Amino acid sequence: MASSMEDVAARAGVSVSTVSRALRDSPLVSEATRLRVHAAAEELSFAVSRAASSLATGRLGRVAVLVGGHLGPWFNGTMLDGMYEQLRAANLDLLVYRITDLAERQAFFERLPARRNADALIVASFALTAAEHERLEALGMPVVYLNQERPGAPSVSIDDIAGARAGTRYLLNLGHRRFAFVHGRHEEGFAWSATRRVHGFTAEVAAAGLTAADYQTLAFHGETDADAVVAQLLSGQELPTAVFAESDEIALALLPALRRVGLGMPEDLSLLGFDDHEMAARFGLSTIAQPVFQMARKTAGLAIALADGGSPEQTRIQVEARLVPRLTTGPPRSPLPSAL
Amino acid sequence: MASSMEDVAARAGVSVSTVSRALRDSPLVSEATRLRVHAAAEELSFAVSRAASSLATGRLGRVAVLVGGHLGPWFNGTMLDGMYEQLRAANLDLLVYRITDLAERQAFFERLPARRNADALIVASFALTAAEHERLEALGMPVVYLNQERPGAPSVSIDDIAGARAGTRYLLNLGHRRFAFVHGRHEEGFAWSATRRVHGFTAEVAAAGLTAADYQTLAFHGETDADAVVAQLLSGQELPTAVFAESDEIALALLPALRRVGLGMPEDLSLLGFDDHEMAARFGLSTIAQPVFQMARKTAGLAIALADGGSPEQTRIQVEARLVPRLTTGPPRSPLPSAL
DNA sequence: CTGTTAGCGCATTCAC
DNA sequence: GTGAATGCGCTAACAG
Repeated sequence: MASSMEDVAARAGVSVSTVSRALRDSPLVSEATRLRVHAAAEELSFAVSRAASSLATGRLGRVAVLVGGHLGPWFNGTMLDGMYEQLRAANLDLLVYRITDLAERQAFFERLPARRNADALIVASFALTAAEHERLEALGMPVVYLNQERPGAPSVSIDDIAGARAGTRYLLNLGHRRFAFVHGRHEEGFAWSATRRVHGFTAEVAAAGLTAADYQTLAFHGETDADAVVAQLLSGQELPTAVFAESDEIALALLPALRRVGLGMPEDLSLLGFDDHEMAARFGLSTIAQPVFQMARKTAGLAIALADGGSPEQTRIQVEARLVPRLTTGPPRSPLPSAL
Repeated sequence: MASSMEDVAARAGVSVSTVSRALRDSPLVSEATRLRVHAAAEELSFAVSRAASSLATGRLGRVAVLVGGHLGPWFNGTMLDGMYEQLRAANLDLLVYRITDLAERQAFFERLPARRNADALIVASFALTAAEHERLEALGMPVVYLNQERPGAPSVSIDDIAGARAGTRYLLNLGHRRFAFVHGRHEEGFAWSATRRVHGFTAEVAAAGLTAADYQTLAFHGETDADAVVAQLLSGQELPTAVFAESDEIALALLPALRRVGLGMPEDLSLLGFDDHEMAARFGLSTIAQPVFQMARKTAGLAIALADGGSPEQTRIQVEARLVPRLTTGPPRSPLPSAL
C-alpha cells in the first residue's frame, strides 16, 4: 500500500535522493527526471511520509490553534475559517485544540499536546493566567495571541475600548441618557474583551457627565437568562432608553425577550450589540463590527511568518471596530414607553 | 531548548529505552524509575517528538476531517465540537480540512494533503463524485462518512427521508393542504441531505393524495434571497398555508422576510424548519431535529476504532430525526390571510 | 525490570 | 545533475 521512496526510485530508475529532490521540485533536478519521478510516484500513488519528512527537516508543517470555548459558535468558527485560508495558502495544516471548561484547561496545560507537534501556536480569545503564559513560553515554539495582548508577544487584537466608546457615543448622540450595559460572565478567565468593553462604556458615559444613577450594568448568564435580564430592566427605578450588549450573542437573546414584553425597538428602546454576528444583519441589529475574519487571517499570517523562523516587522497588530447602525437603534421617545 | 531523550536518560540515570517506556507509562517499568524519569523530563521540560514517535510506530496520532463548506456555520462547528471531544478522549489530534469551492476541491483531491498525515479521515456532509471516492479509497487509510452513505464504507447518517416525511405528516395532521417546500441549491455536489428531504416531502404529500397543484418547490439561493422567495410565494396562484424549509438556516432567513410583508406565524402561515439550529429555539421555530452533536461523536468513534486497526461491529449507523414543534406551526386559518 | 541494537522514511551533507 | 552515506529522535525486538 504505502509504497516507499525506494519503490519510486526503482521505477524511475534513479536514487532515493533524487526522488526526494524531485518530489519537492528542487532546482537541483533536471526537468526530465523531475517529470519521470513525479510520474512514477503518481503511478504508485506514493506520498511522502509527513512523519519522516518532519523528523528529517525539523518542520512539522502544522499550526495549532487553541480556541477558548466551543468550536461551534459563530465567532470561533469564523476565526477558524480565516486562519484556515491563510494556512492552506502557506501549505500548513490546521490542528485544533479547544478549552471549554476547567477540566479541559488543566488537561491542556498539563500535557501540552501541541508541544513538538506544530510549528507555531495561536491562542485565540482566551485569557491566560500568568502561569499558563509561562508554560506556553517554555514551549519552544512561537506563540501568537488573538484578542489578548501580552508584552513582547505577537498579537492581533481589536480595540475594544474604542469600539465600546464609539457605540456609547453613538447612543449619546441619538439623545439617550439612561443606559443599561449587559455583559456576559467574565470570571474564570474565559473572558477577554468583556472587561475592556465595560470599561469603554463607563468611560464614555462618565465623559458625557453621566453619573452612576444614569446607567446600570447587568450580567447575562447564558441563553436562558434573557428573561431574567429583561425582568431586571423592567423592575428598575427607571427603564433605560438604550441597552448596550457586550456581544451580539447577548443582544440577539435579548431581542426576542424584549419583544415578548411588548417593547419595540427602536421605538421603546434602543438595542446595540457588539461583534456583527452573522445573524445581526438578518435581524436588523445595530452593532459594533469586529472584523473577525480579517483578524484571524492576520493572526495566521503572523504565525506562518514565525513558524518559518522569520521575524515579521510588525508583531502587534490592532484593528478597529466600527459602528454599524441598523434598525434597533434610534432616538429615545420623550415620555416613558406607553407599554409601561 | 528541545532536549532529547538522552538528556532525560542521563538525568534519570537510565537508558533511553527506559525513558521511552516510562514516559508512555508502560507497565514494563518499575514505579520508582517511572517517577524518576517523569521528574527528569519535567525538569528539562522535555516532550517526546511526535514526528519521531510517529515514524517509529507508524501511528500519526491524528484524525483528519474534511468539512464541506465553511467552518463557521452552526452545523459544521457543532460537528467539529462533537468530534473533538471523542478524539481528545482517545488522545488523538484533530486536523481540519475544508472545501468551500471548486478550487479548494480540486486542490484537495489532487494533493490529498491528508495522505500519510492522519490515521483516519472523516468526510463530513460532502457529496463526493465517484472519482473522488476512488481517490480516497486508494488513500491507504480508513475513511468514515458523515451524512453520506457509500456501499461498504463506514458511515453515520440521518434518515432525511423519514424526517421530511414526519414533518410533512405533522403539517398534514394540522390540517394543511397547500404547501411550499423551500430548498437550497443542490448542484455542485455540495449537497447531501437536500435531495433526500425533497423526496421525503413529495412522497408524503403524494401519499396524502395531494397533487402537483397543491404544492410548490422553491429554491433559495443564499441569505439575500429571502425576499425573492417570499415574493414568489405571494405571487402564486394561491398562498400556501404551510412552508417547509429544507434547513433552519433557510427558515430563519424566511422568518423575518415573511414578517416584513405582514404574515404572522402561525396565524397566517406555518413555517417548519429542519436541523434544530441553535437559533431555532430562540426564535420559536418549529423544526425537525437532527442530532448533529451525537452524530459527530459516533462518527469520530468509528474513526477512532478504525484508526486503531480495529473493526467495529456496526459500521453503518443511522440516527433518527425527530419533530420539535414550537411556535411557528399551527392549524391553517380557514379564510385567506386578511393581510392579502 | 532494564540496556543494547536496529531500523522507521526521509533530507541532506558530500563526493562524483 | 546525480548517487552514496549519515542522522533526524524515537520505538521495538532482543537479550540479560
